[in-house]
Amino acid sequence: MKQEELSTPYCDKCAIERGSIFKYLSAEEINMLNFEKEFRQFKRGEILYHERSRISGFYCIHSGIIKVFKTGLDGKEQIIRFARPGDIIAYRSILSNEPACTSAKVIEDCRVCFIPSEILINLVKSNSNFAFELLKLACRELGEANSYITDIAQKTVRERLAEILLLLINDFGLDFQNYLQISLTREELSNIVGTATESVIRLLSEFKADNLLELNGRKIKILDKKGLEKISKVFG
Amino acid sequence: MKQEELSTPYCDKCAIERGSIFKYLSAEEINMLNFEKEFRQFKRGEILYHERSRISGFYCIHSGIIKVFKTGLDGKEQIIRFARPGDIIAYRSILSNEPACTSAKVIEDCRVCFIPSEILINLVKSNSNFAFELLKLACRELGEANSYITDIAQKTVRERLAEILLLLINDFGLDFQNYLQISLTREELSNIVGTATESVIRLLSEFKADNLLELNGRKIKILDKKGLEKISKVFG
DNA sequence: CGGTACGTTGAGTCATATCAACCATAGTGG
DNA sequence: CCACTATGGTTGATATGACTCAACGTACCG
Repeated sequence: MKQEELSTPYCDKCAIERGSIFKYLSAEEINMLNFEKEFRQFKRGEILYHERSRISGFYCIHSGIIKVFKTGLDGKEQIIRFARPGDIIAYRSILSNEPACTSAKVIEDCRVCFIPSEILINLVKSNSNFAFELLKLACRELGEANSYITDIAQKTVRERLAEILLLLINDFGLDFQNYLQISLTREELSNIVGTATESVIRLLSEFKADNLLELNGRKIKILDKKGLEKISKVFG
Repeated sequence: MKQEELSTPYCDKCAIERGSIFKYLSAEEINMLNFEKEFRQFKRGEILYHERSRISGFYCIHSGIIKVFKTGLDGKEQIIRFARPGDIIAYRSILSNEPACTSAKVIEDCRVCFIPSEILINLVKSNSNFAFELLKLACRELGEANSYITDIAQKTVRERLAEILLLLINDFGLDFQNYLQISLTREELSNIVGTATESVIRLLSEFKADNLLELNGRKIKILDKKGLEKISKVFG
């Protein structure tokens, strides 16, 4: 790990490199952010914030992976989305002025910047380009949520698992050996798909038997992406 | 029906009476809206816009009810939400600059104002209070979508049907005889819950047998709201 | 070395989907 | 005016996907 990565990152660099939501801020605003923000580090398993709690700021992910989830009735998690470097989380609750409707937990050790609520509100009110970008972001997420609702309501677990694998490939990529670049427990996978852990295990075994993928513990090697697309029916 | 309701409604009146998204616009902006908008009427069954199409403006509902839905693989609709007087639809696609991710169809005859895309974009960029309101709206919808994802993934059809009935009661109310103030076909109900039409029919019969409600065709009379809450597990 | 968390497999059950038949209603056209 | 058709609603029989429960294996960790 490079030395510079261990110190507090500069927002301007972050914004440019990652094309984050901050890319339309003025130099002055970036400086203000740099001054106001607080750098924090979290290890796998740590919680950034809890459902139902009032949040005093939002997080911009600098490195690592975070899962954003809701807790169902019997305590089962439903993973809503993942946050990667460049993403922001918890902005929804701040803007709608509601308690958090999700919890956020670290999947891969991460370094984040915490930015107080007022800063966000002020930026939205003073910089219309920033507000517009945020609006676009929220609208894109809303579109994804709508698709997801339809999928869960209409597709089989088998189809959904294939689709989620494709989504993960798309979001996190494959390494040079075609291994999926995110490592999830079977339970976490089941909490994205919205099914029982055992079902995911069985279906993964089936996919393996059908030569769609290989399994080495949590590492998943993708052998036949087209096959997964066919199962998931993404291209109708 | 009163005479005034048949002519083009004035946005200022509309904004004040309904507390719509336009409530923070200046008099000047309201006038501009009044000038630029186009008044349209639709009858039950008519389509306002189709999934995948590019939209040239958004709609503000003046009267009537519209269902917003996605079409699944085998053509089955998934109803995402309903739009009532004061609500706006299609703003999502305009802001995220994507083709429509849903279709909109009339449930109850309606009168709407059509407002061109540029107007929305300009307002967002020029009026930060308006942008903030829109942002809040999108964030609230996003929160609802997240809840819905968790429900569909984790609750049984029975629980979901009870929950949807409560939601409809909440959104559309009951008349003086406790009849639900929105009339949906069994198929439409099933397209909200995300299940087969026959399942909805069977479950409604069960609810009737359990004295939770009465059925007269499409009219649903609510007898035991608490009972529905218990089934839906809304209060844990 | 025992404990804890995760992964796997099997067997049984149940909720829900599917398929099929039938009825009611209303609108249509000859 | 009546047969015709379409649409929506209902019920029954049957099939099955997915969940649950239970047992056991595996790996890592203090």
